[in-house]
Amino acid sequence: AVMILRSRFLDARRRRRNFSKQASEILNEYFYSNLSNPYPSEEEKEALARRCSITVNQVSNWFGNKRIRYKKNIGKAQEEANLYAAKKAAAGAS
Amino acid sequence: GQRHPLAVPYGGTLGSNPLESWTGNVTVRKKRKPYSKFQTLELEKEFLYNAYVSKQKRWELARNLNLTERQVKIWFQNRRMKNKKNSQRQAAQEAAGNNGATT
DNA sequence: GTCATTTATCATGC
DNA sequence: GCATGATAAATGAC
Repeated sequence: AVMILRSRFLDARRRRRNFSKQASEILNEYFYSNLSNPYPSEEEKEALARRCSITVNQVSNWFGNKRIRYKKNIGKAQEEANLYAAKKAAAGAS
Repeated sequence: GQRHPLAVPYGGTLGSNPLESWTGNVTVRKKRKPYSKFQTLELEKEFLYNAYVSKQKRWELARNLNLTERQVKIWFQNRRMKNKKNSQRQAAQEAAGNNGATT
């Protein structure tokens, strides 16, 4: 019983909710636009956090997860990279 | 100044893309191994007593919990960071609660 | 010492 | 069933 209660309390903090589609779009746009150095400064993190309506910590978590998971997928599909590369090219071509 | 390891000594082309040199991680890192319930509980008890552990206490903990002194040291460092983050989180929630209120 | 990270693991969403 | 966000060990810069 004690175990269950304790884990429930920890789960409450750890409970995960997906970010909005719009927020993910903003974060991915920054990430793939800065593939050579996907390390936003503290100020950039705060700006991204405001635009995405999330906390700075969540921005840091997102980039941490994104970098490691992108690295592990190098050589694989990486459709997402091409998608945002094309989007960026289209935005600059017009 | 940058504090993350971007300037790691590596001359090869691991990611095959020089534009993404940050993907090159050469450092051999010990695999993360979660501590047991007993180990965590004992460390938490000592942390409750004080957030900074003496060298003597560190040695005892390491011996009793079958950890290295380095692991005990790092555990307390991470635990202090966790404490700070939780405090900041609480402060932010309180600030969000009484926003717009005129002092 | 702090602290931004890397990495594996955890817990959840769908 | 994996994708995804958050947390737990471990490293390195300063």
